Amino acid sequence: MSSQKSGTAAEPAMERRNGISLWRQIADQIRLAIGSGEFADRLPPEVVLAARFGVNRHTVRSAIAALEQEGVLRAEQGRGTFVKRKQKLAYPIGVRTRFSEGLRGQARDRRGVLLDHAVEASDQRTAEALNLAAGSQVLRLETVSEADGRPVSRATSFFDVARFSGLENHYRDSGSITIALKSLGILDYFRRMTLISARHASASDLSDLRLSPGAIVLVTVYVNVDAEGVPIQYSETRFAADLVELSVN
Amino acid sequence: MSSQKSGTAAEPAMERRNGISLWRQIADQIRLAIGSGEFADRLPPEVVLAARFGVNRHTVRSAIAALEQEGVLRAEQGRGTFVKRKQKLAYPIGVRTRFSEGLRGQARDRRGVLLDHAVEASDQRTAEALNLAAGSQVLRLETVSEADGRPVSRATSFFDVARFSGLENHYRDSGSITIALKSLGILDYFRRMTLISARHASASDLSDLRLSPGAIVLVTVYVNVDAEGVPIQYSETRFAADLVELSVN
DNA sequence: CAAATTTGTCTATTGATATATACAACCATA
DNA sequence: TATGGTTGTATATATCAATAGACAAATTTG
Repeated sequence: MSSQKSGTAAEPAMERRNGISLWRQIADQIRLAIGSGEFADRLPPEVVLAARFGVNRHTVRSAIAALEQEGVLRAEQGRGTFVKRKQKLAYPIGVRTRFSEGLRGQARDRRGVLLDHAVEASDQRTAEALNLAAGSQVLRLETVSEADGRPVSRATSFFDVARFSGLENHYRDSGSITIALKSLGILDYFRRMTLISARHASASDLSDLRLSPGAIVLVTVYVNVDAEGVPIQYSETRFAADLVELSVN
Repeated sequence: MSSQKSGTAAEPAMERRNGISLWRQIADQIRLAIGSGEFADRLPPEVVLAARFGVNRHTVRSAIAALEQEGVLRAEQGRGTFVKRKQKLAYPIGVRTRFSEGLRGQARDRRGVLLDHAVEASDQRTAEALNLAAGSQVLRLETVSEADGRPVSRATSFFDVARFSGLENHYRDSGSITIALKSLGILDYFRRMTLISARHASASDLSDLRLSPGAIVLVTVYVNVDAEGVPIQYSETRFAADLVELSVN
């Protein structure tokens, strides 16, 4: 997509005094360029990047330092700066969306970790989504899903506690919602609805997903239903946007 | 979703020295709070917000100034600060995704504006997506879609010029891809695939979508096919993420 | 009208960002 | 081993971001 740079001319032109520091804007640009295949395995020299973005070399260095911290780049004195991690994961969303299945072939290890759980009174939206009486008791799970040891998404999920009591233990053991539900008699389930939005990551998501401050998350809010069409799960999942893209087929 | 603040304690705690200025982080928080229904029609006084976010009143004022610029807030001396625009538009994505249909009932006027068009050699990805020989001539349309006069999305679309020569004129006249395609004999079409990601808006998208610097865009890359399943359109659309959420059913 | 509440403006100070310039350290290779 | 290319470090300066305190201007309320 998008137009190519012409000659030695500068990039889209970084914006100044708009609340985002230049080094962060440049870090985002570099991350983007890596994702799109340009900068396949190593970066151009710092002076070249500085010219391209129209900024001082030190500013580029700040950007590179941030991406090093983030685990995207590795700078070696005298040699150059190299790309450690490159491609985004494609996470398919559809009627039969499942985390582990979705990333099959893109990552070897795929598992979920239970951070926290609680039984509590549902708020209005949750009760509506699960088709329960307002204020009914629901089980809330706070989870992180990892691919090859790297956290890719952070979810908050609600279940009818009357039907799914003890789900948290099955999830903790298996690291999979699909398997945990199977243990409680749900052999199959389907996604009814997904809302997708994007925002800056909250402080807690930053730490759970090990992101650099200012990172973006893709947010999916969805309802899963059983074979009879009865809602069983209402969730919000935050994906690290620099690591994942969603695909709808 | 998510936990509530307790008493007078400060918010998620703004992060410092991470490339995002405090006033911008706070502006994002306020925008979020408006979207989630808190701050329904007016903001708490600046001193209260300053205490809540744990910053100086002037910093809050910078955030409010940015949101005023953006058209979200309106501050009135002596009275308070009021919300001008609140709800997000829900943009449905599915087999029969169409811009105007999707926003029916959410906005009165919905139309597309042609910014630019060109006939050029396709790059590899475009040729593959449209199932053309590499380097074939394609028609590129640069468009902005508006709802009630406000730009909500910015698209770059490619068509096989051999089949859709003159499409740009039909689009300019009608403001609709669906109608333009109909004029050229495509009575119906379907979406085959959609990829969704998120990133910071580019400088040009910022201006086309009238966004504040640092804003986020939701990006959809997709292929539309005709009734026989032949690809006809390959596009990338950038949605203003503070205005739109995508829904998948 | 007076008081309280709220946004708007001003001045001063501190720390983070960004620029400019110079040079050191390290690496590849001719 | 000498040279050129590259990252790392240092110093100085200017601008932006954030804090602090005080007061003006407009509006609402008693």
